[in-house]
Amino acid sequence: MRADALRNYERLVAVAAEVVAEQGADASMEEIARRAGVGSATLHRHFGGRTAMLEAVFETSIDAVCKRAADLLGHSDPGEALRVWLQAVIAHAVKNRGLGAALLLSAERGSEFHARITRAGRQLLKRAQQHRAADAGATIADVLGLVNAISLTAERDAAQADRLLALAIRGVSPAAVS
Amino acid sequence: MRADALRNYERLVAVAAEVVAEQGADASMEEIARRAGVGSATLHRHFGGRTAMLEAVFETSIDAVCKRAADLLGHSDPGEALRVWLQAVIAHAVKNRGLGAALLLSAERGSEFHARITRAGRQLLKRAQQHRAADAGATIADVLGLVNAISLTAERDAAQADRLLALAIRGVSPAAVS
DNA sequence: TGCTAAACGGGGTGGTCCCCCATATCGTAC
DNA sequence: GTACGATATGGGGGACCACCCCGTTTAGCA
Repeated sequence: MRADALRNYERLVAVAAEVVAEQGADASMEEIARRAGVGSATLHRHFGGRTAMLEAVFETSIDAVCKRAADLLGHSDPGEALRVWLQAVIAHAVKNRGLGAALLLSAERGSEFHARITRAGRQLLKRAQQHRAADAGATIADVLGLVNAISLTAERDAAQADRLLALAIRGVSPAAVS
Repeated sequence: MRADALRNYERLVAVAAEVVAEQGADASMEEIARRAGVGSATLHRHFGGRTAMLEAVFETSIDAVCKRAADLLGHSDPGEALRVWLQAVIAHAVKNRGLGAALLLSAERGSEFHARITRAGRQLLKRAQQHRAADAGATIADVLGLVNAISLTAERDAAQADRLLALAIRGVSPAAVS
């Protein structure tokens, strides 16, 4: 990769992160290019599409979330570990708007992106289930689907996102209540 | 309202319902006008924007959902009644794609649309809570927020939508488990 | 039947995404 | 230090979009 191309690539990722955080995953590609001071063709050449651009933007977020999952495997309370991790995923999605959409797009296109988070969360869920600290019938796909749904609709409102996650974790109408 | 205007209005609502069910809430307005055999200006004059168009399209769905809530207030098991109603809301959103987005837009713009569903569900939730058949801390806004989040992300996959709702109802990690 | 208020839709504006290709720049081999 | 081929660039274009102006047509009434 030529030096000028690398400079532009890095600049584009930084600007894209900024604009996406402001406007969400459907931010205008033209504006990202404009703000970065390059032609829109350059942006499209570097990423080839919105999905790939979002993946580049959220690469480091994903790394952080996966690492967090690995760390939490050492936590003494498996149920708490799962809960904390799901909160972290939501917190990331709120801080950097667009992560939820990026994951959804990635899942649809079979990109590696979604698979990494799934692998990271699966062990956390399994451990919680073995300690009877999570619903035995839940799959990691569904748990992340739920978390992702919350991220998407509440990504502009951290307090709401937290409330919805808490509600989904303890259950709207858990069997224990009746 | 002139007879020709009324004819076009009704035709537009019907065509819009069809196209939105096919393509989702962000379907092309131009295509709806094209399929209805009118100019796009006519469509915009009748509705004044996508949100209003979606509200017109889902008016009858909302009526049905609200009526269902009223009927279920007579159900002997309040927890079951709430569960069945939430399933019905999801089922509607899956059958007519776009309902979730319409509700979200409506809520953001303070339209009456969202308020009606909220009123309908509030009593159902309250009754379930009084019978200890629903989480005491849950608000109807949050419950519907969760249901809406599920509708939005899983509106193309009825089975997934059902699984996510079931999981949210019984809880990923209910207190009873540990 | 004639008239007026209402509805209509072609076409314009300004925006989007994405791509082609002539031009400019980089990095190297001499 | 220079010349040159490989690579990156971005203006401009195509196809689409939402939304609106305004000249034309039509409905419904007197």
